[in-house]
Amino acid sequence: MRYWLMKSEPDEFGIEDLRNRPDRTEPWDGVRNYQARNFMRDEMSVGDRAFFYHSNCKEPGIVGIMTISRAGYPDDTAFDPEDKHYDPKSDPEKPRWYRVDVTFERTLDRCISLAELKQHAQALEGLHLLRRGNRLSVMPVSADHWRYILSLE
DNA sequence: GCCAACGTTGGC
DNA sequence: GCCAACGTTGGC
Repeated sequence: MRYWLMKSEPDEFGIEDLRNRPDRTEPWDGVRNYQARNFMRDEMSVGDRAFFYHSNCKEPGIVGIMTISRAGYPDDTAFDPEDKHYDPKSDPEKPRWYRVDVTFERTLDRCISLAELKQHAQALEGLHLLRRGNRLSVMPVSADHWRYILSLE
């Protein structure tokens, strides 16, 4: 079982949106970055857990926990010309982009903000989120970092 | 294969 | 809204 962190802009899709979905489950689609795709396509398994991170908002940070409820499968929003994340280079015969399904587990008691995480840079050394210029929206979190971050809650 | 131009991400 | 950092594109 592995741990992850996945970013979403709360104005687009936040933790409360996930909670309100049928079965509290939603495909994590629209990711158009190869490194993030590879994690979803190749390395995520059902039962893995992930931090839900709110990005590009007033208080960026970790706000909840979700579980991976379906392993990597083609992201067919890439095939839809009407879709915001349409990619004409993704061929249904050979999909370029993948997604997983995620299921709401719980919200944290409070947002563990990016600013707070930065104050623990030493204990969280290597956490991708804290690396300079980080833009990756799906990233692994070590078991040690996972536990440490939850201990801040 | 290099690299400048461009578009996007995301914190502030 | 600004802008630094980054990934992608495309000319050569």
